[in-house]
Amino acid sequence: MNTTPAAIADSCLCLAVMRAARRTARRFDDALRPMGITSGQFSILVAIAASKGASLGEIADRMGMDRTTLTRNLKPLETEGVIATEADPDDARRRRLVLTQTGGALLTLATPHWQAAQKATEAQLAGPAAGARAILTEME
Amino acid sequence: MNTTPAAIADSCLCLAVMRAARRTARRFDDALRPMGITSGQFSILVAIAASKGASLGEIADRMGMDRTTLTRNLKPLETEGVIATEADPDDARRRRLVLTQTGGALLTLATPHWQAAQKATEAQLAGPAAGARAILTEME
DNA sequence: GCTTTATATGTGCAACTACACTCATAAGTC
DNA sequence: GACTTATGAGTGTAGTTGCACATATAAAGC
Repeated sequence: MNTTPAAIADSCLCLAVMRAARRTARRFDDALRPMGITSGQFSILVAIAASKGASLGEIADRMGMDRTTLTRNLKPLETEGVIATEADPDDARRRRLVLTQTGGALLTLATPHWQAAQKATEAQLAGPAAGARAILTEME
Repeated sequence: MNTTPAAIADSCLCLAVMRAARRTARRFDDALRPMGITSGQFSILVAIAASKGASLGEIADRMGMDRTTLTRNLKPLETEGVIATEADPDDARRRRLVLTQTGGALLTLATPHWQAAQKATEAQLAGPAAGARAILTEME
């Protein structure tokens, strides 16, 4: 394996995925800015809506995010009333996350903005976007 | 296009790339921890080494990173003497970034650690890693 | 040359990120 | 049931990220 700086810069998967992530996040942030939420907040809303009643740790895991990071990201969303937490009747340690009615409405309103960014990103991928997702999903 | 929350969670390229980026960064961070640098710092050293004399803005662009983020990330590296800035004789606005001798030595020592993380990440990709890189490179 | 515009960079601020540590509850062992 | 271990979550702290704004230099228009 060639380990000259130039070869590393060209081949490093960490740098490649970080660069792609930063650029993609900016695009989705721009698209969602009119709704007053970031791409990260939108992802949280989607993750919660897609898996009703999942615990904080499960959502964090699904997002590949540190659990404590999610804890803090939830705070403003909870304050604004778009998400809420429920006690788990079977396990007092768990916090089950749910979308409020307001949160559901916000998600519905934000979806077209997401869709625009999603389509733009897909359009830029030469191969099928499904292939890109498959690869990204493998990178865990 | 299906825009139910579950469908969005499954198809969203932003969420997918963010998740992959967080997980990959953690792996490279772990690998480089013995060297006392993060994956981001390693990437900066590589980018500077691979393009000698490039300006701050050029390096930031190459990394898909906000220019101001790079400015701040450079500060500790400069304090520790692994990178330095030179004046550009042709343009007084530009800061040309260079690796110091110490920085070059650090990069050499860190490279095997990077290589281990790189190989582990490549091994986990079912398809050829080159395909993953190509897709990530397209996501800009 | 002087004004206007463009470029390269730095700073204020606010939010995101995660490691180390702590606390509370559940599960397992005897 | 008491003790040990495992699990789910929150907080302290420190670093990362980037938008809005400000500054300095260069280039362009006249």
